Amino acid sequence: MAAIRTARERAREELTREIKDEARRQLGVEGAQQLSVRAVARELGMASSALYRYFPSRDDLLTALIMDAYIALAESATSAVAQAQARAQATAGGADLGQASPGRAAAGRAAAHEAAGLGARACWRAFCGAVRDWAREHPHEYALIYGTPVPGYHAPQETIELAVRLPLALLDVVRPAAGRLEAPAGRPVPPVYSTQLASIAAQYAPELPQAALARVMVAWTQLFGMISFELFGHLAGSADPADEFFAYSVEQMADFVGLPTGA
Amino acid sequence: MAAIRTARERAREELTREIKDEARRQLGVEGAQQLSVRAVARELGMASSALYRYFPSRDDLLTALIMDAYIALAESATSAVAQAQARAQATAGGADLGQASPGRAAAGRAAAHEAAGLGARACWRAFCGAVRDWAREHPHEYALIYGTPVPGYHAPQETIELAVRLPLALLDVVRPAAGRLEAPAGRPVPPVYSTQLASIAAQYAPELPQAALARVMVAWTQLFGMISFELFGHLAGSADPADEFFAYSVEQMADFVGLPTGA
DNA sequence: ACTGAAACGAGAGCACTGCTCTTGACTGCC
DNA sequence: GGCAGTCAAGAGCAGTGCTCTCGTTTCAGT
Repeated sequence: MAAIRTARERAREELTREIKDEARRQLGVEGAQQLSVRAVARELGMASSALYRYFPSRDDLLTALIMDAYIALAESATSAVAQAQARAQATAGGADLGQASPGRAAAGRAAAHEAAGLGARACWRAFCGAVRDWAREHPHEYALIYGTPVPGYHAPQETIELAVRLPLALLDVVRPAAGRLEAPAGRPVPPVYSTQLASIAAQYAPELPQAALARVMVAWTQLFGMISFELFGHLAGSADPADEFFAYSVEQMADFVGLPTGA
Repeated sequence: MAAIRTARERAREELTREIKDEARRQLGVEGAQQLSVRAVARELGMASSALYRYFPSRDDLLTALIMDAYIALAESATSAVAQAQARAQATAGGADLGQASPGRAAAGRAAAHEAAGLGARACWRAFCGAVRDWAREHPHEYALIYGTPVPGYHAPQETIELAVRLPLALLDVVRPAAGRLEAPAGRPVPPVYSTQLASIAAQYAPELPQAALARVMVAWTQLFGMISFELFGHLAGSADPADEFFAYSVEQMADFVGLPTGA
């Protein structure tokens, strides 16, 4: 689409991408704090002032990287879930969808709906594992979106719309199993939190009991506490090679949420 | 102690403290990224070069603030636990320790031992609440120790010795209830994680079953996932006033660990 | 009490940063 | 073909972390 453009527009788009690529490269080497507009321009063989025609400020460049990171992480997680979903369907016999289509995210969400929770636990594992893997492969980009926010930086609306994709993908994993959650009733939810949960449920998961949603919230925050601790070095003295700690905790949280223990 | 010192030593100590105070003030205003050696020196009416006689580099100044933050947070949590412990003992009748001694941390740890888990759940609440309160009162200092690590900064040994104080305080809360944990057996712990847990247990909590320790690890990471999400704005669309979400989740994790539901 | 050494504060200076403004060259539409 | 809009480049500003030097002050050993 839009292949008919002026040479100037195409050049601008390409250069914008090159700037982001180079900035992402520098980000991976030294972190966000050391990302320098001048260094990016230098590496690209252009004057630093020219770069300001593409990104009005350093923060805008960072914002672009943040948005890309949100997209990449959500894409990684949803495609991992889709793969797990396809595998589960294949082994379950109803293999109308070959496992050779791992790609698209939207397909994964649709498939999760259709199969009505077949292999929800496998999808849960895939989701959590994919988030952790992406975080370990792109630690600085993870830090950009889930670490300390840059000072004085207020996320624009577009950013938080991208940020919400990942929790929605997690809800997509849990929703199909909504009818078969094996969790104890639990304690009554206090009023304010109850209305907050009701608002979420109304928008995104009407069939999910409120207590289950509250448990997903706990698991959701636990996942990122765990990953952040691993990446930021807070597991040094305890669970330093964190693979088994992570896998075991993911399983514990699946139990906690009440996901059926089947394959 | 050590009141007999030269005037130079006393001046150095005092100026060191003033530098840290001013740096902490600037940290609270704009965050670690904006902390400037020159600005600190300017505010103190001295040349920036003079400040380098007290802290060899900006990172060393940050390290000092990090260590102070670890100490302050652990102090805050342990004293809150001690207060809760005292209250529980007072209401239980065995009021040999008046509730008017909230101060010292060591006293709190000792008291937690003696009472053999009386009101462990109240202590759990106090611990989690104190950590959250401190984080909300000192967001930038919290970000300093639990947010994105500064690039190229490798924590010196002294720092991680301070960092371990807080999880040990949490173990002090759980340990007295070790015999009365009401949690299901759970799944078998994989080998590597098992040895990691055994190493922790051997050092700090021999009487705690391994499964219980694994559950504490989950709760421990969940707590910081929750606090980081709140402070860093990731609860914006969901549980934005996070008070009830936090309190409810803390209670859920107490259930998860198996703490008795008594007062 | 005197002296040499260590510590100290101040200032200049280096290399770097984000960002702005001006200048001149180029592109693409009318 | 002209002309408005876009572009890259350079100079420059105010700020940064940090180093070096230069006098001064303070402490400790004799």
